[in-house]
Amino acid sequence: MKPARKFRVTKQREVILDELRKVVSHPTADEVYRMVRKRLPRVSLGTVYRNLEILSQNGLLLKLEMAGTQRRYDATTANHYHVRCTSCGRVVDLRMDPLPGVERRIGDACGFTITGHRLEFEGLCPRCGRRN
Amino acid sequence: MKPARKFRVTKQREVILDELRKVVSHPTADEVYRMVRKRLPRVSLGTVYRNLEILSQNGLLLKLEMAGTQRRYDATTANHYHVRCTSCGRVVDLRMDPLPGVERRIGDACGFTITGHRLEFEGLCPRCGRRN
DNA sequence: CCCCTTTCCAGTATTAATTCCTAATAATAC
DNA sequence: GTATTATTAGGAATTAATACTGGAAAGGGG
Repeated sequence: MKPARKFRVTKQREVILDELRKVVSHPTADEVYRMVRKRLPRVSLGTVYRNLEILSQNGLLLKLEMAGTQRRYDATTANHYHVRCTSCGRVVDLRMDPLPGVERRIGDACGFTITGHRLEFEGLCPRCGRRN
Repeated sequence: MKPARKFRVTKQREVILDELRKVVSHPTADEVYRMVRKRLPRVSLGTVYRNLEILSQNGLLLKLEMAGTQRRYDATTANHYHVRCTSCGRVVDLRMDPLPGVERRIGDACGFTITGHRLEFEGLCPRCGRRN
C-alpha cells in the first residue's frame, strides 16, 4: 500500500477522472485519451498514462491488468472480479463476493506473502454469442 | 477448442518442447529462446514465438497470460492456478483444486458463455520476503 | 503582487514485447 | 528421388507503455 502522497488537482486530472466515472465500461488508456481530448484537445497520451497511474496509486481508480490484453481502467475502486468477451474485448464487472480467506490459505500453503489476487473469466458476451 | 490440425515435426519444435519440459519454472519466450539457442544456435526469436503459439494451440503446452507482465509458458497442460512474485517475477504452480462449478454459476448470472477462467495470486516469494 | 520552488504538461523519443514479411530451406507426400 | 508446401532465419514493423526535455502553471511566504 503506497501512502497517498499529496498531489495537485489539475484540469487534466479532473477531466480524466470525470470521464472515467461517466462510463460503465472499462476503457483502455487510449480510449480515455480519446474521451478526454474532446474536452482538452491538447492533452498528450503521455499525460493520460501518467495521470491514470497517479490516480490509481492514490486509490481514485483501479488499474486493471487483464491477462494478455492491454490495461484497462475502472472508476470502481473496490476490488472485484471481471469477465472479458474474447470476441469484442469488452470487460464487465461481476457481482460476486471476493473469495473468502483464500489469500491466507494460499499463503500458508506455498510460503508466499500474498498481497492480492485476481479472478477473471473469459467468454462470449450475449451480443457476440448471438451472432454465431 | 481449436481442432489439432496436423503440423510438421521440426527440430526446432522438438527442442522447444523438450527444453520446456526440462524445467519446473515458467519461462518467458525470451528465456525459452536462450535455452533453445544452446542446442540450435541459429534459431530466431520469431520461430520460438510462432512455435510456442502453435504448440499451445495444439495442447502441448500452456500459454500463461499473466496480468501486466510478459507471457510465460508451461509444459504442464492441465489448467491450474499460479502465484507470481512481484519482486523477482517468478511464477509458481499452486496445488489447489479448480473452483468447482464457478464458470457455470458466473455464466448464468451475467449472460456470458464462459469459456475459461484464471485465478492468480501475487505477493512476495519466501526468498524475496526474507530480504526485506 | 512578486519571487522562488515544486510539480506538471505537451511533444517527442525510446524501450520492450510481440508479430509480420520474404526469400531460402527442410519435412512430408508422391 | 522429386515435387509440394509448410517452416525457417533474419530483420523490419507494430503496439503499448515509459522516459526525457524545456516550458508553463500552481502553491506559499513575504
